[in-house]
Amino acid sequence: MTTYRDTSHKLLTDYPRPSVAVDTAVLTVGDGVLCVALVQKEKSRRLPGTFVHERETLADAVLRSLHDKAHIMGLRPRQLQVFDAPNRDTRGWVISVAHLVAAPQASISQAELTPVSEVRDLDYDHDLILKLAVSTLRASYRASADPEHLLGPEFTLLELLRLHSAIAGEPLGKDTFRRHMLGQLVETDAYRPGLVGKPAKVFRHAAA
Amino acid sequence: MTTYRDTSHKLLTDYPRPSVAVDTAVLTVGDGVLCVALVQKEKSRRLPGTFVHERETLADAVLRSLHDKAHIMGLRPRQLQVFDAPNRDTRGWVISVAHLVAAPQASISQAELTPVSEVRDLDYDHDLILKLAVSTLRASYRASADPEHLLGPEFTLLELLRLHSAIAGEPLGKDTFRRHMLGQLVETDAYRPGLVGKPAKVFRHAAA
DNA sequence: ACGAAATAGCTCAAATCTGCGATAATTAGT
DNA sequence: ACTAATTATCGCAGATTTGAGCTATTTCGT
Repeated sequence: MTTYRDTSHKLLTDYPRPSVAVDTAVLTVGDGVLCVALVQKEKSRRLPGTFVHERETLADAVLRSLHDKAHIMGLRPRQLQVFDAPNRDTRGWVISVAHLVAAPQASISQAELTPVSEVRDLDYDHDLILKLAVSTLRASYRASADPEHLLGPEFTLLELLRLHSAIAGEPLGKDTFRRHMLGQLVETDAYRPGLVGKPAKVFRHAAA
Repeated sequence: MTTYRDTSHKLLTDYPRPSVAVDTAVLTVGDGVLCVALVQKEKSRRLPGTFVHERETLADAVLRSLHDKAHIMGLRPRQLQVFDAPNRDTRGWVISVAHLVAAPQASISQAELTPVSEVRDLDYDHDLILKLAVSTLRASYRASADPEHLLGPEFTLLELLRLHSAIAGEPLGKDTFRRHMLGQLVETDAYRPGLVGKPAKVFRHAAA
């Protein structure tokens, strides 16, 4: 395999190229509110991020940075947008591919979580990334019952309603929500008792 | 301004970095169908693309490549997704930021247009990029009257209906469409005559 | 047994949406 | 004037959605 050279006999690596970073908004629902995982760096706060390693995919870079910086493992990153302002980083020419990761709270319990409504003044363009991530997640949840599988394979309608309310950031009507969701779900044989009252039916996602 | 070095005293450019390309699906409506601009390279066809120049934004790279490769000027690129498979390009480690540009046919008349339903076997992952661009444009047009301003500032309802039908790739009901659109439009004082029959009212977008 | 709380879901009235037939107005051609 | 074509839109019936009141069932505690 001969290394490719162009018509000027130059390698691709002979040309100027930006450093490519990934920055990730890790969103979860905790205590009924939508939260984001942040990392501290000196006196400031930011989203977890890293530079892409040689021949590494962006998703692998995201997962590596979450593991290294926020003790988070095993998630499914979703690309949002490339932030490419040439002066966005004082260290040099850096572009960043913003990602969204949504995770159940239990799987990111070691991370520092902040309700998204309370986040202020993040580094770089991370405020923008967070805003984009939140609106993307909200759109996802408007379109589908639990696209990011935050609730696991089985769940009650109340759990699903609470999840959706937290993500939407507002209360949702119980019966209207139920009617919307039923078409996407199937009942299992199981019931899940609460503290008091009738046990709730357990559902799972209908086959695609 | 001292050049930044990290804790190992290395410059950012001392680390391996991918070449960053842009590839663009330029979509337009011509003769009632949704078309894409393609470029020929030897015996194959692809979307117009280029490598990002030093300290250049992605959007500027898109516009430069459209001007140089397809004689297209003055448009508004929209990011779709980064294609980052490490082996996607035989020449080396190249990631590509896929873009969508939607343009009136008149502004890209020098480009080679192909109806999107007839496109087959593009280079690299360009089939995927085109598919993503088409679905993105369709979603945009489902949500708004003319988000990409393909019709210019003023238009008749029939022009708008034809545009939407072409983008959707299917006929749309005339009166239902009208009722949906009216909330987003205001009438001008003008009328636009056809070949025969009553002149049509001319509309513009309602203020945001 | 009774009361309270939680789940499930039915019913209803009102609002909204959809597809389409019908009508009125406007233009060009004969 | 008449015919044909185009635009604009109203009204209608039927379908669908929405918000909420109400009832039945199930569980726990007294």
